[in-house]
Amino acid sequence: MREVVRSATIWDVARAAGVSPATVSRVVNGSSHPVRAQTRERVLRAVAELGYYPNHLARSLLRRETAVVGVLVPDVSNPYYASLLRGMEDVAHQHGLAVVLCNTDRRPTKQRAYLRALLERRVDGVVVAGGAFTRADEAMVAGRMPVVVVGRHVAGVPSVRVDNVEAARQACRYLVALGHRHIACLAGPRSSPTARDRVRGYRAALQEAGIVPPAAWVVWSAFTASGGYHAARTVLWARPRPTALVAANDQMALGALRALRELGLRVPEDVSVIGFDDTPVAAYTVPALTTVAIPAYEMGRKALELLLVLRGGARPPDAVLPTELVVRESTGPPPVL
Amino acid sequence: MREVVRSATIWDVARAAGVSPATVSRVVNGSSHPVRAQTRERVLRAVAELGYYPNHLARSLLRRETAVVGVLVPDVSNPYYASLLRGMEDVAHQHGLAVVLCNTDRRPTKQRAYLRALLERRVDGVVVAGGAFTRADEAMVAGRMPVVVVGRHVAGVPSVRVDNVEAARQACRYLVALGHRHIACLAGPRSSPTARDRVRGYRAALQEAGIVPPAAWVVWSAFTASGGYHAARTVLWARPRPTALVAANDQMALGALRALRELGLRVPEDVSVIGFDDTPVAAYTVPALTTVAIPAYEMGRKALELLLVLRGGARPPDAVLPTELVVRESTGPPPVL
DNA sequence: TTGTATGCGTTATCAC
DNA sequence: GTGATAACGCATACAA
Repeated sequence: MREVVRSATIWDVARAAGVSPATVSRVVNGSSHPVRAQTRERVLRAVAELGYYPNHLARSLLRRETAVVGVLVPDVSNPYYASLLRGMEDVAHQHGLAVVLCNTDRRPTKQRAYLRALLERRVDGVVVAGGAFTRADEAMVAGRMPVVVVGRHVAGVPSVRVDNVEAARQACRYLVALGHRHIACLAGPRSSPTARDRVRGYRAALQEAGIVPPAAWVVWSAFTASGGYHAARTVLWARPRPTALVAANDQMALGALRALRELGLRVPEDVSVIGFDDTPVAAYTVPALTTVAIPAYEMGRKALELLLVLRGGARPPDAVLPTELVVRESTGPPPVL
Repeated sequence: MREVVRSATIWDVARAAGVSPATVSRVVNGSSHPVRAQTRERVLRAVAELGYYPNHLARSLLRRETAVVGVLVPDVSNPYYASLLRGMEDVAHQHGLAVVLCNTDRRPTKQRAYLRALLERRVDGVVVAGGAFTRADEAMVAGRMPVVVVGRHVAGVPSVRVDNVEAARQACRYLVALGHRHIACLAGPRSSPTARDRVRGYRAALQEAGIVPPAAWVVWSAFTASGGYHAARTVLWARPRPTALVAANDQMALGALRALRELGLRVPEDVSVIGFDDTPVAAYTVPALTTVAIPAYEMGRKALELLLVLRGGARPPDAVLPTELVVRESTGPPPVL
């Protein structure tokens, strides 16, 4: 392996081409400033010979913008956040922005450390997805860098989100329409605003239908397959046994499916199951999962677009994206008694 | 929203504290250079008052290192790469490094554009996972920044990988031991070295067992559930029909499971299925998936550790991590005729 | 123990 | 058309 060498600077190129650094800069950046064709030629040749490529750091320092954006997510391993991230990165790449990834694990201290680091690196903006964005966090970055929040509403901060209350309500209404009266909710973690909103929608729909859900019908748990598995096993003890389970995301629904199978209950004949997110696997579970599609990829794109607007100086309106109930095989009428 | 203001510089702090910028620098960086306690106090107070935080760009420019690493993956949405990324980011974060995410979509031009951008940003190193790392790519970065390759071997470049040939061979041996003779392979994309290695291992195992697989038993397809679904539907036309399917990853296996179900074939009674990766969902499919576990998270960690060693000037040995066959419910003896 | 001066690699603003 | 010069914000060698 060759030694790492000091790379060529604009000065080296200038010397090699027999021109000034200013001229090199103009050529390299395709500036509108006029440069004689012959001179341009010489510069380009020198660039090629020396393998010169500009130092973006120096440029950033001067221009006071880095073309970097930070993205805070609880965990990339979660398919929902992976899609979100993919959407953001696609837009960022189109605009020549680099994306730095930060996994917060929903830990406030970790999140704060990341925000601080991003501040020091003078990133052009931050997207905060999942987890909390507290007053303290906001105070820390206020006026220093643009912020877009994804998945929840924070006063004074542009956001991209879906109406989780309404989405959950529609899912439950669908179950009610199928004839279900005993509907349980496998909620996500209590600390998640998204999880709380979905529970709220669930409660609203049941209330509309004149159903008063006993406390045991709502089980808070982690946003994972294992979380859903355990929550399902817990909630299925309730009597009368629920005939439908609304899980707070697809992975939890997946866990629930397994729990039901182990208990010898058929889906959807004995128990219906609905998930959230419409993760790629949802179409491939057995039975295929009925789920509320959340447009994660699109939300990611939108979040970055808002950030670009914000960077441009304008204050964009919040974006509320539509959700859609995708009916597959895991839901049906309740069993007749 | 407040106006974005020019942030305080080391000069502002110096003025406010009535000292020189050098002194501020020493205090802020916890330099070993002696500073009188009282002076330090004044500086710290000024820092707090002005909300000063150092400009990492300026420091990077001076020190010629950015504490940034780039990561090239085909697609974060793929759970395997998401885990890998998570492993890398965890180690990076521990060492104060920022991770820049790049999705290449396995497109050579896109990959090259990213490498160029990372070069311009003077990142301290790059991890290339998935996709090709060609001679041209190598020439481009050689001696300019450290590179670690994940998942394949490139002469002269440190790498982290598993023995895919051996892993596939063991999976097939297991099927042979169960009594299978008609084993088909749902291969990944032909362009993927990983996919090719797995096919090689498959062929080796069959050869050992004295089986000569007809060409129709290997179907190349995308690394997705949909890819596996279509590949399975194709391969199940073969007569005699295969009694076992080895998929190149879990998502393809998931697709295969669905195809089998649609055809009315039971798993594992009629057809056995094996996946690769041991993605979180593998334990939750129905039936639960037998799969070859690839330690993605650990590979990610290891890759970043190698990069750190490389950055330190040493040339680390390649890391070959172990795989493990995880037997669940999707495999069993072939049906008796 | 503190301060001054220099340079990291660019680009924008002037002058020529 | 082209070049000299001055920042951008910081850390360090050297001077005091």
